[in-house]
Amino acid sequence: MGRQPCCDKVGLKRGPWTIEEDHKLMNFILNNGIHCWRTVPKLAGLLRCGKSCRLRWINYLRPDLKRGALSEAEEDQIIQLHARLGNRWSKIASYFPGRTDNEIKNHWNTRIKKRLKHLGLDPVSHKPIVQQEGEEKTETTQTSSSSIHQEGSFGVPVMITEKHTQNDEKPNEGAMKLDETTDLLCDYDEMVGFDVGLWMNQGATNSHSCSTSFSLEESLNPSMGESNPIQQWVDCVDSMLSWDEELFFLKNYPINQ
DNA sequence: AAGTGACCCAACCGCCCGGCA
DNA sequence: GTGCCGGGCGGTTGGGTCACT
Repeated sequence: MGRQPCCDKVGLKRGPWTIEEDHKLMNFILNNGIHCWRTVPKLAGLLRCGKSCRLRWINYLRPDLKRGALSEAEEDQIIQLHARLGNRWSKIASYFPGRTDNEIKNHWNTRIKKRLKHLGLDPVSHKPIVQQEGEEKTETTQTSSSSIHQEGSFGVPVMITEKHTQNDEKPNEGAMKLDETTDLLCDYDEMVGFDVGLWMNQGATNSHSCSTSFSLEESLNPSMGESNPIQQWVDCVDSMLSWDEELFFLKNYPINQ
C-alpha cells in the first residue's frame, strides 16, 4: 500500500516562503535550536510541515550559507567529485562548506551537465559521448573553442574553461537574485561585520555537513559575555525581525537599481 | 514593446535508512 | 525480529526571470 505522508498536509501552507515565515523559523531556531523537525512548525507558529521547515533552513536560512554563484574552481571540483561519487549530492556538498546539496544538484543539472554535453562528454560516465550511427556529429568538434584538460586520475575532465555561456556573462547573478531574506542576511554580515559562518563553525555542531542537531544553547558560551559573537548574532536577528518591512524595502531599493 | 522560448532555482515528492520501542 | 517514525537524500516540477526575435 501507499506510504503514509510525512505529515498531515491538511491545512498546511505550501509554496514559496514569505518573509514573515522566514523570520518566524529563523527566530525559533536561533532561540531554541533544533531537536525535532516535526515539532518545529508547531512551536514556531508555522503552517508548514517539518520537512518543509528543514529544507528551508538547510537550503536557505542557515547563517553559514555561502551565497552567490559557484566559482569555476568549485565547478571543476564538483565535476571531479561527481565522477567519483556519482549523484551523491549531499556527499559532494560536504566538500563545499556553505553550499547545499540542492544548490550543487541544481547547478549540476542546469549548467555543468549541459556544459559537459556541449563538450561531447557524457555527464554520467564523464567519458566522451559515443556517436550513434547516423547521428550528427557536432559535439566533439566544439571542444576547439574550449580548453579542456581531460583525463584526470579518474578519467575526469579537469580545468574546463569553456567559452562563456549565456549565464557566465552574469557574474553577479547569484547576488542579483537574492530575495528579501537573503538581503537581510547579507546586510547583517555587512552591518555588524559578524562572520556567521565562523559562528556556525565555532558553535553549532556540524554546520558543515548540514546536520540538524544544531542547538544554539550548546554553542552559547556564557563566559564570553557581551562580546560573544553568537549573542551578537542573536541580538542582530532579533532587531532585524522587528524591522518594518517597508523600511526594509526602501533601504534595499537602490541596490536593485 | 510584445511574444516566446530557454533557463534557473526554490520547493515538493517519495523512497530509503537508521534509531528506537 | 518487527514495525513505526523522523530525518536524509535524490529526482522532479512549476513559476519567475531573462534573452532573443
